[in-house]
Amino acid sequence: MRLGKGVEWAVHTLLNLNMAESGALGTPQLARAHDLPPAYLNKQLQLLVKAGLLVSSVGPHGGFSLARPVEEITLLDVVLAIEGDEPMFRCEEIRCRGTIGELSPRPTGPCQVKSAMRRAERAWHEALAGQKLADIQAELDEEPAVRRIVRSALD
Amino acid sequence: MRLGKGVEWAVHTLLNLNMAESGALGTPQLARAHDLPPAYLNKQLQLLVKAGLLVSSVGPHGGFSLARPVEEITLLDVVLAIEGDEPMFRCEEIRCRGTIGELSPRPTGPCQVKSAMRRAERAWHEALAGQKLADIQAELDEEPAVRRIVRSALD
DNA sequence: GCATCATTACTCGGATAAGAAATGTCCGAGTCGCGCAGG
DNA sequence: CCTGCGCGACTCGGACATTTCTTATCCGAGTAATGATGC
Repeated sequence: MRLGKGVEWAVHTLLNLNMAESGALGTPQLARAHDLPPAYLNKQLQLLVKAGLLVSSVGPHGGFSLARPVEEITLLDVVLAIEGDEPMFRCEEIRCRGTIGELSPRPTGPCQVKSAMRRAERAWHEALAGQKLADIQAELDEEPAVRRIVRSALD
Repeated sequence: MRLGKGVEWAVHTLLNLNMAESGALGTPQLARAHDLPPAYLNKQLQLLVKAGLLVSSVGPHGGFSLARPVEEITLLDVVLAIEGDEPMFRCEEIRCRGTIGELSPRPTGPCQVKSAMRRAERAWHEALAGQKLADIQAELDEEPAVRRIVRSALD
């Protein structure tokens, strides 16, 4: 049960795109910014495009740019874009199989174990949805040099 | 980012052990109860033993039994026992690498992205810790036949 | 000088490998219960 | 009949395959800028 490293890459890259002022940044620059494998980073960014967080443009001077301001992007958006929206607890309904499952009448209502795990998962989602990228950006800005540094490294 | 199926197996098996009244149940019976691969289920149960949720006894009439009542076992205990206690978001400190990392002075304080993800993870843990196995057992008991069925399938 | 066009370099995007982790299987060490022999 | 002992069967526990997923890489299709060319 671990998140792919694409999540970390995506968040930092989105923040970098927010701080940079050039219209669009290509995969090579974004990868060099944090020494990431360019082709694989590109794969993750494509997921962000598919999820509607980024827009991409091809050709020279092409690249990726934010589809909407960081005030409207939550950590949940990023996690779901990268990891997919399948629930992390997969209920295979084992309660309906084996000697117990065969003896039981067809159970009424959903599996209680599944429901309990879903509640916890919902708490996680809500905690993620409650944190926008703008909030993290604000924390970053408490160190005053970051924006300037990022721009000089990217533009 | 998905939990192993061992989590589902563990929760149902712990509940079965709670409902059964025989002193200890072996892997074969517990596996037949839900038609699970016995050897792999055994692997998961060993994790529960290592975490202190189960006690095991060898020899004939041996097997697994609860180490403490279900009122004192939370879903968090089970998840941590099966999945391990490493955090699901692995911060690799990419902010300190690449052109941005080299330009920046050594950053003060922890990574804000990591902190945000940790907050969400804590919410998940708290939601898991707030649900005891006894609570799920109580929901199961609303269908009155379950305990009798489980006993007749296991004992 | 200006518009048109072919070229070119650069981009994304998806198809293709390598590595790691989860899943599944097998066999050995140890132990408890049971049957048997002896007193 | 009672006690002690050897045997056997059953258990857990860890070492060994297989499948799935994550991670990483490569190459092609498409496009926009650019420079040359003709008017």
